[in-house]
Amino acid sequence: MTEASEHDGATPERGAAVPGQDGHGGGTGDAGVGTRTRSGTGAGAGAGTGAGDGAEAEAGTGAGDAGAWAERSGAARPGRAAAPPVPRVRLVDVAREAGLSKTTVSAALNGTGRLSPEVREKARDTARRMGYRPNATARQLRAGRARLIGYVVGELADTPWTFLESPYFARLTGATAATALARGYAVVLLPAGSLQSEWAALPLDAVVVADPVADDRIVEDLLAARIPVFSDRSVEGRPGAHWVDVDATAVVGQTLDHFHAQGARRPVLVVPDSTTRFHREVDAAHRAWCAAHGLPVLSVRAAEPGNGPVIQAVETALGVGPDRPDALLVVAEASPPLVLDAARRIGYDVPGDLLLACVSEDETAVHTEPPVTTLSLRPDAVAEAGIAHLVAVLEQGLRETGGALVPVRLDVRASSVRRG
Amino acid sequence: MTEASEHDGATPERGAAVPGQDGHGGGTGDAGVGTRTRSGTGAGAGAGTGAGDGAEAEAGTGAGDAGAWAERSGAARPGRAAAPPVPRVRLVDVAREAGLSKTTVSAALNGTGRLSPEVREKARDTARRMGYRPNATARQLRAGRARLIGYVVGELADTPWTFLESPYFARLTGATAATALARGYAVVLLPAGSLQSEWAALPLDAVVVADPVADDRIVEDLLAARIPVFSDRSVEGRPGAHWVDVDATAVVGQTLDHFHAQGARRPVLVVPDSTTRFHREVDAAHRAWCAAHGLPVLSVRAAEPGNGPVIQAVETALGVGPDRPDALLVVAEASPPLVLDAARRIGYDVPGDLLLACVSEDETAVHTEPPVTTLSLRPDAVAEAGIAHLVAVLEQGLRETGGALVPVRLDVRASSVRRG
DNA sequence: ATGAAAGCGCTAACAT
DNA sequence: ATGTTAGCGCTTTCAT
Repeated sequence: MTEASEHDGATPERGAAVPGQDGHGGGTGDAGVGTRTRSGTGAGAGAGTGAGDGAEAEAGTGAGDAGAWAERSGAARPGRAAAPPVPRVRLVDVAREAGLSKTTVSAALNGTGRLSPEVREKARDTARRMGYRPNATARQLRAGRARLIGYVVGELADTPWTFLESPYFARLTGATAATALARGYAVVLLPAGSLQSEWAALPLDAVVVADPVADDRIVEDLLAARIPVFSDRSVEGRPGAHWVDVDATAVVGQTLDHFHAQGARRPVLVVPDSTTRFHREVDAAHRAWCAAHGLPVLSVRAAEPGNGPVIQAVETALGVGPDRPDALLVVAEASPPLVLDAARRIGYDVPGDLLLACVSEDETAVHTEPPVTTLSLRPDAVAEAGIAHLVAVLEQGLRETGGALVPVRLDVRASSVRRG
Repeated sequence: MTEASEHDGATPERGAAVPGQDGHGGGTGDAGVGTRTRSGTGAGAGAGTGAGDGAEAEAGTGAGDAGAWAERSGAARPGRAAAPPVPRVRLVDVAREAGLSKTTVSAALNGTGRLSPEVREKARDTARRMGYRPNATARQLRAGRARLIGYVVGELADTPWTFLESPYFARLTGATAATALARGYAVVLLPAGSLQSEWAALPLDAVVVADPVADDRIVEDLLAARIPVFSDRSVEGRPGAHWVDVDATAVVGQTLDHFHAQGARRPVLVVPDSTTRFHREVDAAHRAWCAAHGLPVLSVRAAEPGNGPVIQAVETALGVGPDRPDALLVVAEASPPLVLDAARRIGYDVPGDLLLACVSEDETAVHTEPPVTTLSLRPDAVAEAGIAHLVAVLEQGLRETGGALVPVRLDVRASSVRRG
């Protein structure tokens, strides 16, 4: 079967899509063009080529307007609401129009092969004039991968999209998408606790699983489907799974050391009741730190990560017993201004009789009075390290599942510095 | 070329991927299998089929474990770090293994065609046992579309990913992804102010453009590429562009009416200096409302949408002249607790001598003392209406570009209710 | 009821 | 230097 006859039978309309035809006569009769091409195959091809040559000079006027033909074509069919959508221009259409082969045009457009400058230019020009855009799916099929990565968080599976409302995940999500895109990968958003059915139809090269919870099946499902997984340290050792993580022990250590240096002897910890590795490690690190310093283990668990439950836990933490705490570390995404207000309502002066620090990426912390000390988990760094690793695995065939620990950053502000 | 010979030359390794082989002997010599299949073509195919039949009984134990073979296969090659990745199981592999044709297996798996129950079951069972997963890209190519939609916001193009940190966009993004996914479309995140180069390689069926700014090229570029655009009302009338929007006039009207009913006569507006349709309309509606009520037009523009600039604008707004305002409407994504604190620092009692309302999706508003009145722009409703429209356009070929106006919702809380 | 073959649009060996 | 051809993996007429 020749290229020319590909248009017969299966897709008789295609001839009408040849750009030169609309560009040629302008108002010479849209219906006439359609009729002509529908009847004679060879004639359609011939007319298209001829018209294209004529239109070439005209197209020279606007260099960058790849959409010129498309717009013209659309404008030529104003009232036709029920008309079938114009078929897209394919490589073969450009090739025929330019009087070249698919190979040549492909090489010209991709900058591959050895072509004479004139031919390359002719191919490119024709493609531009016709508004040709390569079919991404066909390229992907050919390439064997889609350069698409999934992004899913483990926490908050009962409210599958609220993770975006947490400053930490918002940042992590953005940074992941940004870094990936810079490497040529697009990110698709999946709901927390995604099921097979939600990603099975997607050509995912890999999936990033942020903070998986202890009992979710996501990681296993993905690995069973032989999709590389990039997650936190909890996946360490699983074949096909890779990790990057923050140093949870350092989170606790750095902050409590800082409190201690300021004279605090009764620091209290507020942490959500979560089964992510991070929260479990924070808890363990806290106990260890207190034991090592001979201080009481004061902590309150928030029922959930939201502002409401965390503020409530803060109130509980600050109200305990006759011996009130003298420092508060909130390891949960709560709004710093709200935490500060809560402490005040209970009667604390910050930092007078309570040092305050929050693990948070929320920029409101710098706008309170006093500004609130925060500990950043460096979502941008996590994303960068993760995507770098991902690219290495996908493109250099890296097999090692070793991961990386990203250091956290303590931003000391007035809320945790004893005055005087 | 027969099906059997497809494995020759091009992909000599494939024979080794037949599941039965790994399941068969366990430690009988992994290298031997590789060598065997690499040398003899006919032998490889034959061995694979035979081994598969043997493994069939074994696989009957676990019904739902689609990944059983995959895991077994991986476990069988523990030390081989440099081994080429195991090729994926294709439809033809399943067909050969089951002794059926591609057609039959495809029909069996998709529930199409008329097949005998036994054959259908056999095909399905074999596919499951082999861990077959259809190649999404091939399906997309066949189907002519990828069920993939892009999502990009217009605002904040200088910091292309911070939009996720705004509660409104976080919600809109999540709701868009959720609604789309429920309809079978996945959402890819694009940076604010995306260029052609960032989405050109993606098989996007459509793109959602949230709040385009006046001068950005995104919408034009997409339309020129004949990609359907779903955006706000600012794209009204453009062929190929569809819209859903919030009623910006109602935002101002409802809130100022509410203030007015509470006795406020000097309401002041804080709005960011942005060229989105929403902000421009808010500004216009404000002037109109003030004129209609014979009240002075008090407003302050924040340089940018962030917390810092908006709080600064609030301070300016509340400090103006000898006649202090008696109500404040913040139409910008600022943290309600911060706005409240700012008002207090300047010396206002809320709601005693200042009524306060914020256009915000930030849930911290309910946790302040007093809770802050908010006006929700209903991102969930916007997303739902938008995606519903998108699906209608993409799947029912809807051509009308008419859009929909989503009503806003005023949540009156103590911050805007005069006491007594 | 089942299978053979065409072809979605593209790229890359392999001619010429 | 340019063209011909064979697939990527799947679904779908159309025969049988």
